[in-house]
Amino acid sequence: MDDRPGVGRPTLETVARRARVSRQTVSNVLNSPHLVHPETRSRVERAIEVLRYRPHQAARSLRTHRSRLIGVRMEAFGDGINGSILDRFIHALTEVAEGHGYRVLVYTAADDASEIAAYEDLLGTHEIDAFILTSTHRADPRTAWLASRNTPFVTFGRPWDGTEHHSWVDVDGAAGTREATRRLCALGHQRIAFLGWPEGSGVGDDRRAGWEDALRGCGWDPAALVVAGPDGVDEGREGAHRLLDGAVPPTAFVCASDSLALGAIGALSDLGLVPGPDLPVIGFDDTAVARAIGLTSLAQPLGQAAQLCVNLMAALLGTDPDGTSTRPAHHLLRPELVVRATGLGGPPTGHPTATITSARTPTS
Amino acid sequence: MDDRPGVGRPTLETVARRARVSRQTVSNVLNSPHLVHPETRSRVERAIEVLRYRPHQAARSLRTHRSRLIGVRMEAFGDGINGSILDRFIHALTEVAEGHGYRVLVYTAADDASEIAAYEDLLGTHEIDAFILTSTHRADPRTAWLASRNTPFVTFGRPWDGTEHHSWVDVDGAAGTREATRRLCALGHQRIAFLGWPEGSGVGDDRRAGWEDALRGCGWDPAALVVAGPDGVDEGREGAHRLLDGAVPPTAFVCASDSLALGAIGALSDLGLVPGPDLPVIGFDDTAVARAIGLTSLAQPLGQAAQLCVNLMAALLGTDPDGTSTRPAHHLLRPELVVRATGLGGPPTGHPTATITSARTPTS
DNA sequence: TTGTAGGCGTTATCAC
DNA sequence: GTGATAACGCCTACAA
Repeated sequence: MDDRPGVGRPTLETVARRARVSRQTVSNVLNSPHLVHPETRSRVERAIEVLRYRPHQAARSLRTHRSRLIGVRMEAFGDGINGSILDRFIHALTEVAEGHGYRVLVYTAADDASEIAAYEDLLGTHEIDAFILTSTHRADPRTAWLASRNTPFVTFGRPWDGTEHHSWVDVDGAAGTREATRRLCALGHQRIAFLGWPEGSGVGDDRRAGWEDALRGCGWDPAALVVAGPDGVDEGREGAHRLLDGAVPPTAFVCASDSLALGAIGALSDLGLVPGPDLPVIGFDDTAVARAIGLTSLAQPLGQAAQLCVNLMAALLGTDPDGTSTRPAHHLLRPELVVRATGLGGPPTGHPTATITSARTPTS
Repeated sequence: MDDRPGVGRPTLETVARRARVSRQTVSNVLNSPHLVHPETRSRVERAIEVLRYRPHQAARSLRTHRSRLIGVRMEAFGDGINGSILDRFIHALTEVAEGHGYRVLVYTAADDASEIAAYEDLLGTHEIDAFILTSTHRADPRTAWLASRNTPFVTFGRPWDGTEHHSWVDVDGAAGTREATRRLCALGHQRIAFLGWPEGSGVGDDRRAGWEDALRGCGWDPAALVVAGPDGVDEGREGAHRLLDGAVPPTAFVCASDSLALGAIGALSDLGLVPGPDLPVIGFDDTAVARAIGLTSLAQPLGQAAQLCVNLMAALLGTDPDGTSTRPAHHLLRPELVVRATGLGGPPTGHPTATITSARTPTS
């Protein structure tokens, strides 16, 4: 006569019997509580509690075509310096998503094409509800593909082609480098160099634009000082050397990444120079390396970005799937300047080529 | 008369009609190909191809109680220096798992208790097939919990209590520090210090044991030189200072982490010293920071570890769920010494307290 | 407000 | 070797 407690996993049926109601009522308690009489509801809720019942997502999914799963790509990082910031983003995203009742499914992909193949598989087999894309770039085929399938998605990174029409969150790189450069100007620096990436990279151009802006605002000509190369410590070192060997060596460096900044510090060290108030070096992304070596850097508000991404995604998923869905929305966040030993801690001391040392890395 | 191509997602039924067989036969082609006549099979396979059919995991899961999902915890990293190594592991794991037809679901948890709560939820709602645990430690309640529920799992990190009986993969930290210390001995170093963590941390004790071993093997007494504190750059700096201020300052540092090593380098720098062949500093984990600043370090073979974890997991899942399951197995991998500028590049040059410089970080 | 009927896509069991 | 039937757990009508 009893409902055989403990045999197998509890189902709606088990709960219903225990609470002396029908399956449907239990379902309503879960999905539309307002339809259920308070007294009945609390009786059902107690039964759920006692039986430790949890709705079976597969069964739910079969019926509703919703998995409560969101997909995020795990990227293979280059030198490991900048790679970690995406991991921090995914961590934050996972945490925030859990608060909204979503789980995060990660996958890998070597390029856009294989990422699209992953979408196809994930959508077909697991019925992923939405994707969060990272590392958007020019001529990005992913957004168009997803849009054509009516798959909800949000990008962390704006659509660099301008024509796209979807929800996104991004960090205003230009605002960051602009602020850093302005502050350097205010401290009396005149020859402020920029170490960046080749033109055309969206993120790189953006970060460079901020520096250029600020420098023009101070009345200086930025053209002569910029050096661009791919990302990496060696590239930064080489670029900085080129500038330092020029006729008018810079008195400060603003860099598009911590890797480049680290390279610049290496170049200075090669010349017996040490970064600091007289010779500031500013990186971007506030990576572990920056924290470790005391590099002033621009930090992306990753937690906030993750939060906003999930909010936008939830908005997308909240509306009826066909018909008028929510308007796409964006958020552009300001990076935060984290001041450390390598610069902006105070005004220059007055003797820019200070402290000649023998601090070069020993090479036996 | 036609099977209305393109209407909704293709199902077994769609494929069956197209191949002029029953649903069941299609299912057999997918799950037990050997039961199906080759000719029929290829006909079905073509239909699958043409229709771009993919089995619906939710429906499958409902029937089989298998989700083809494995759970991994995304950890919040401390100083961000060592945190990234777990992310590299998860990346590798995701990639390897995909090769086995599994997807990785990530989740967060603040402590063991909330991680166990996550297990409960994940098992109940998504019917996760297995978990890969990281950061095992003494008195770890997670393994017992999972074992008591008969949930398959593999740990990356050995069971430090010794009594556990499950599959695991780990990196032989002691072997790493032993090798590094031996090589320092061979180069003529006598006073080799160890910067580690407080006793009782499993991983820390292991790494320390290797150093102790090797030092005894060289005929030196390790006791006087060890310094232990929590992990972090500042702790390493302070610890190194204590040693360097002692009666007999060390001529080499072996460290339990790159953070500690970085601290040691800072301490040396405070004294106008620079690490190198005469004054080696060796870190652990080969993090991005190590690569960036040229720190010699011991690298964990994370890709291999991930591969083995998935293999062990697949073995667990391959057996019949009840009855005699596969025996637990382990793998202990050797870390690799990555030699860079801070040491082991060659023999000491003979003047151990070389290159006094003014290389301290400027403090305006 | 509560209960009943049907089906989502798949696989296991059993005939044929 | 192949095909019919039932069931997995849930949700969405609809009826009471």
